[in-house]
Amino acid sequence: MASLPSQLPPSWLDGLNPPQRQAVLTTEGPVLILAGAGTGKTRALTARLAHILSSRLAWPSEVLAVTFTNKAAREMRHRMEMLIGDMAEGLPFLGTFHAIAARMLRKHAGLVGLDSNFTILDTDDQLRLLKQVVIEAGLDEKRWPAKQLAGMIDRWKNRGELPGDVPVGESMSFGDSTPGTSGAKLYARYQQRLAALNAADFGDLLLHMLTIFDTHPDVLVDYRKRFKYILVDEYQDTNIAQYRWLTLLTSERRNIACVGDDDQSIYSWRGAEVANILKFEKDFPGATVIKLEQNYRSTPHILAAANGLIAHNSARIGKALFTDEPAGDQVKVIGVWDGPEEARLVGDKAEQLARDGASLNHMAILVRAQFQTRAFEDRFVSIGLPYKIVGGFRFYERAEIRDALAYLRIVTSPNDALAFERIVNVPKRGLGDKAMGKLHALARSMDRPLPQAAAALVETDELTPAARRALKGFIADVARWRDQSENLPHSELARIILDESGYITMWQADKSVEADGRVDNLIELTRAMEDYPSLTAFLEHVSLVMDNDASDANEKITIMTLHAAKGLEFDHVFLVGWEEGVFPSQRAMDEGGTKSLEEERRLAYVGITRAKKTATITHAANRQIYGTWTAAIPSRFVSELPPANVDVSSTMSGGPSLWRAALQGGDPFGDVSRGTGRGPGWARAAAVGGFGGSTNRTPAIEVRASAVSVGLKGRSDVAIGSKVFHSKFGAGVVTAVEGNKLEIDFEHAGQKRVLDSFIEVLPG
DNA sequence: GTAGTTCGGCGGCGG
DNA sequence: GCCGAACTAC
Repeated sequence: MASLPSQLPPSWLDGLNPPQRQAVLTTEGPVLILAGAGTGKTRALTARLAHILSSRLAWPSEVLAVTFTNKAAREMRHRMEMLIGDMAEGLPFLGTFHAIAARMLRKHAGLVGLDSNFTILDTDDQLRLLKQVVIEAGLDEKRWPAKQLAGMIDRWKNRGELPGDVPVGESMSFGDSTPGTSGAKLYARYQQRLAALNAADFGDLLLHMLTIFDTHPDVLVDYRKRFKYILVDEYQDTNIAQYRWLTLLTSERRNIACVGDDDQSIYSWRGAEVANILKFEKDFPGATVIKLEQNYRSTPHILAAANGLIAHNSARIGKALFTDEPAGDQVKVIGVWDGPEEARLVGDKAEQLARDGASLNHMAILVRAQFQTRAFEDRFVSIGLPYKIVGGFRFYERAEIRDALAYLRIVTSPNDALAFERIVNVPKRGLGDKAMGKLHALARSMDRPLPQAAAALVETDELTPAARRALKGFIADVARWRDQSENLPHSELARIILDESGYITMWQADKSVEADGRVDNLIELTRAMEDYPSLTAFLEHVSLVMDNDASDANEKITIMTLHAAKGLEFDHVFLVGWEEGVFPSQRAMDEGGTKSLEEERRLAYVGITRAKKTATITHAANRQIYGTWTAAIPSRFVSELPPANVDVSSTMSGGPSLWRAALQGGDPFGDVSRGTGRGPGWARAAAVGGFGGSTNRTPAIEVRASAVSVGLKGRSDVAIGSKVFHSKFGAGVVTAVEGNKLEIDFEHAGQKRVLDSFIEVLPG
């Protein structure tokens, strides 16, 4: 262990302000650290851990440090290594709630009827299973969608409720009057199926541990003894199950430190209970409450705007961010005509900032909902502004990755029915509904997992000769791979499987737009496996921990949702779509009254506090929603910003500021006009006109591949018959020209529509 | 088994 | 108005 000079003040206290120091040094008893946005929370947290370990208050294995995301866990581990080096290497209980609970559950799986090598199902598996359960119960899958049931079960699990604990009213809201179709009954049935499959879903990881703690106090006591210090990040995001898990693990010493910010609680729809943080002092009487309010991120104007906005919420503990930095710019609020103009404006401003030396990497556009990204995507493609969209599919949720993992799973766990089912006919082996139906029937009558039934089925003549041969071949392949797995490096084994199964060939032969990317992903998958000591280690990692931080050397502006932006910061932030109905979202307002409105406001607060140097809020007078043009009025949040900290303007091409711009001889699309640009009047007037919306959107995937590298607009060197080259699709011939959009018949990729800026004209 | 067609739904997303 | 899922027709 590293030797530390015990006389000098330890280095991890360097540069901490007094409350931060207090957060580090108050190691004993319950502590609530209210850490506002940008107040150096992670720094204080890691210093606290370093302090506990270096002062020998506890061994690394006696500290429980929980985060929500892998990213946060990684970040904390990384910073710990910076601070105290080797000592951080231990810390076996630093991780996400789910990763830690899964580790514990593997140890005690037998106590809830699971084997220690149980499979962790993701949402996709979960849904397929639930669908089977719904159909099995004789319910119409249309009227009672598995998705809805999944949502209900998640909610129950988030609250720590077993099938027997579910409130009757909620249970009855699903299913018809037939016995056994209620929500609780189906939940119970689903749990049975999971047990039979030796599987757990994400919610089970926590829930099973709660069951074990309740039924086997000795197990709980062991953990309680072990964990001398508990640290919880993002406490405002904890749900009831997590809360119970934490309080159970907290020993009489009550050394639990929870860090969070009630003003940044934006995940109630995912089961988070703000109440957990609000009632901390009640749960842990005598708790020390420390507020981190000095902000090291944003300018005073930005902070004042954020403070002023969040002050409109009533359900909060209350704190106010401050900074010693110079004033900076006011928050800009700009009214525009419609969505496309909003995109144009943001694109122009971003280009302007870039010309003035700002990096695109430090700019972000934050939207309320994913559908808003499209307008920006369209605009940025046409002006050649490199961008990236964060969110959407994660690496391990992609179909090809899940298929590949299913192949690996069936090799490591011979009885994994879900994995078997997923890939038995991918690529197509001629095992369609008929063959699968027989297989399922046999599995049911034998009361055996699907793969075992398959082995039995090929010995009979139930199947058509072709299907029988195919299934036999598949079973033999799996058996062979399983043999090979003994003495081959697992990444090599994976390559062999993907090759011999015909899976990779299937995608190589596929001419669709995404196929190339899928092949790349599969190659990346096998490469990533090399970083893990064993196949099982890799699979555990993948089910719980894997995400894709596909970092790219090229400079890009980021487009993402407000939710995704939490915890991040950017020099220049564009907060777009601040209109009633969009933000705050109509749905939020419809369903939850004040409570959801306050959550929307917290979301706005999160958005503003992402900005370091400038924050620009925009709102459009007209918005196309589900294809229809709708007049929109500025968000109430706009008027809740303190006037002294905002600079309101409008680029109106219609409405009061148009004449203002005209009078001043200004450019209506520039930033010359000053006016309120608010209120329903001009918005409604504006709504009458309505431009046509954007049409012929280029598929996102093309855009992402090429927007970075290639040149800009309008060209006259292409015509029908031109031979062209596209960085993604290769060579092709132009078959139609429509404005800047080309229809091209690619040699390998087939017919595609692409923007002319993404192709090179080939000679000849 | 695949291509073409119709139908419903449409927030935020971690593990 | 668009997308994905489910269904129908070859």
